[in-house]
Amino acid sequence: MKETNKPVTITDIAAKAKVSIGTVDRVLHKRGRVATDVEKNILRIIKETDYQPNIIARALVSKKHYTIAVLIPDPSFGSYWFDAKQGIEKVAKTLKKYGLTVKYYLFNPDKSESFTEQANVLSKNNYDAIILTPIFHNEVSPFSELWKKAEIPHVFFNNEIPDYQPLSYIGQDNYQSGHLAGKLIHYGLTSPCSILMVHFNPKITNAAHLEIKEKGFRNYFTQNNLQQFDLLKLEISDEYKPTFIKQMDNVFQTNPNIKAVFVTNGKVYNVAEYLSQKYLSDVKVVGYDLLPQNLHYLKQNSISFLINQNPKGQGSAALQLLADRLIFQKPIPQLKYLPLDIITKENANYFVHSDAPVI
Amino acid sequence: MKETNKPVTITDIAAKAKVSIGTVDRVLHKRGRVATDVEKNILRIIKETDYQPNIIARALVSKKHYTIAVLIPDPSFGSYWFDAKQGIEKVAKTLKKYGLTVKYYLFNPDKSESFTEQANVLSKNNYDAIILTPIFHNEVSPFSELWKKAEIPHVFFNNEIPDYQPLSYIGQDNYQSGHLAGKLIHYGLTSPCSILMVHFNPKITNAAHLEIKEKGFRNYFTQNNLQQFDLLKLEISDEYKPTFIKQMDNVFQTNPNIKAVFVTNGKVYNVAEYLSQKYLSDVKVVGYDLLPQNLHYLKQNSISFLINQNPKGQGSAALQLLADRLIFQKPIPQLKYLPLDIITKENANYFVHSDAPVI
DNA sequence: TTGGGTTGTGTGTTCGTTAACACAAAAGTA
DNA sequence: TACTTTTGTGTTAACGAACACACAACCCAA
Repeated sequence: MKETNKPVTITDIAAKAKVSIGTVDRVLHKRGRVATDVEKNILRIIKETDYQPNIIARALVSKKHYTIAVLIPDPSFGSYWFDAKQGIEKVAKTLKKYGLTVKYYLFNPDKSESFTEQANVLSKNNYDAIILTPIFHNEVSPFSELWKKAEIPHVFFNNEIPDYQPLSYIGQDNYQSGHLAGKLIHYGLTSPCSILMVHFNPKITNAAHLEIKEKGFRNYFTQNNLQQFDLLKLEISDEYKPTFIKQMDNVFQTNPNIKAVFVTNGKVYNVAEYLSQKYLSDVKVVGYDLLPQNLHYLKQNSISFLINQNPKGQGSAALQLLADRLIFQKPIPQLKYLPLDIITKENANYFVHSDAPVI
Repeated sequence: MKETNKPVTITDIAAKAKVSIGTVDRVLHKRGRVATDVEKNILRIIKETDYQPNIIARALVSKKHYTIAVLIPDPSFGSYWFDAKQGIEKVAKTLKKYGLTVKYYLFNPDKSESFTEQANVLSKNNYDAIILTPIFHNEVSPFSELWKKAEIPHVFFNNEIPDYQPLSYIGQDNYQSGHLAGKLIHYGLTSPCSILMVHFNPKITNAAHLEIKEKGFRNYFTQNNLQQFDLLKLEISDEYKPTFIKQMDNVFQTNPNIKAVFVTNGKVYNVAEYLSQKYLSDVKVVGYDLLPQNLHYLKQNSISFLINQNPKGQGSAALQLLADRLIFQKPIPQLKYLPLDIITKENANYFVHSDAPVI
């Protein structure tokens, strides 16, 4: 075996097959006009030599210009979406050289009509691919069908919809993240007590993923035979403070033995604020997302742990995935679960300022 | 302002300056042979148009071949080093297209002479850059000086040496990781008790980083006024099992109230094994690294948390950094701390199989 | 003032791939 | 048989940057 590290080029193959590079190129791109026996021979040589097209040369010559549509909530509706967009933008910047541009369609995450409106506008143009956060499950379905018929690859990120089959889903395993929250709370408790689960706005945005987290959380306790802990559940449909405080007061009065709270989304700072105002500092709190308000309470030890849903990393990964498919013609996984990062006061810094993982 | 998204090329500049591309090229590469007034004019146009060389075209034509030497422990001495090498190899593979090759110099991490020997061989060849794990502080120093004089950029990874100034250090903040370990142990304890810190092999390999972790750990307790916990320290210089068991028996007999153990490196599986054999299942254990043995005890709940030093990520980051400098001529940070990943039974999967962050 | 050197400039080739084009030979149609 | 069309193949100009080379125009010394 020769130790020639030089990669095989299209010219090498042409020489081996005793044809011109034009013929090899026609075979590579299935453009026809090649005699069957010649084609077979070329394909054999390609396989034998393990020819890998030089993506650099390809990118240089390619006039092909991919445009990808991104349908996500407007970043002004929260730093979570801001981070997600940032992750996408970062990857987009490096991919511009390969002739890829990104167009954003931003909707109001509180209004399903806003989503539908933007999705409609988007669908009028002809994009090479689509990235979206399908937070409104019912509204997504017709568009997903539409795009499937038009053969436009689309990937979901951040929200998984069980029955739909996009090209790929990038996000976290919600069940497992609930399970993890169970562990983090259980580890900090010794004596039997009550544990409160809080869902914020389970009605407005689609609550499916909150329930999946709840299931994972509950199963942690049942699977580990931890009957000594009493699991309570509270749904906060109204973020209006007095209403919220009243609901919390109510729960804590009827259940004075609550020693931990699990909030199933990023609104955990509300609970932290409530507890610190009521001087309930021995109640452990676990929730989601590195929002500035959450980080504030994390630093004050009012929140014990946050599970990072890593919006920036999700954004990066989603775009990177599509680029791999469109530009580099790589096969891409149908499902990509990002790691469940555990954040506490002592390691938060590295996640807030560090760059998101880019694969 | 025109909406011409087309990037400026060397030809555009040549046209604007009414010279040929050859002249522009000579200006860009400071190869002289250009009239001063013409040069000035070209430089002005370059600035005005914000010309950015097309790295794709550059990579295609460039016969420049960078060779980077990697001086790390032999992967056969533990999966930690295996992962580190894997991370480097992974990035190396994608950078091969840009004309970058990597040569490995593997040494025995238990023998400083082995390091010196390999470093000597390495220094005979002329590399464009060097990546190394400086586990033997004293032995590194003369080489570092040598390379500095020869102007060979070199980066340290995994082990930080306080007084030396390599081009860059990639790794973790050991102090903070000790601090984090303190939090993870403290969070799981309620009543006053003793906590044992265990250093493995503090003599053979350089112990500086173990001590820094210890300091961070201790300071967690002092800074948070946790005098109710008694910190004990044990140094295991011999991994020979009977000796180790004897030492552990001794400590646990004289201190029956030990409820947690912090192991400052990846050898934590020894402690987990000991404790599960002695049925001391209520003792919390925190240590480092996702070694197969450690993961085994993590799944069995014998280890509560592992802090992931992410050797694969460190390897990737180190090579990526040098490539950014050599190939893409980007400025690179002098210090790159990787995040402190907290791993527990419930999120371990995502770290074991997932790819390391590549920036 | 002829030869040798330096300075300043432009041209041409190269990298690997793509795709338009040219052009035979074969096949189909009247 | 005399055409048109199809099929199969090779050639070549991009893409943007790098660099070797060609070659004037000038300077200086013998």
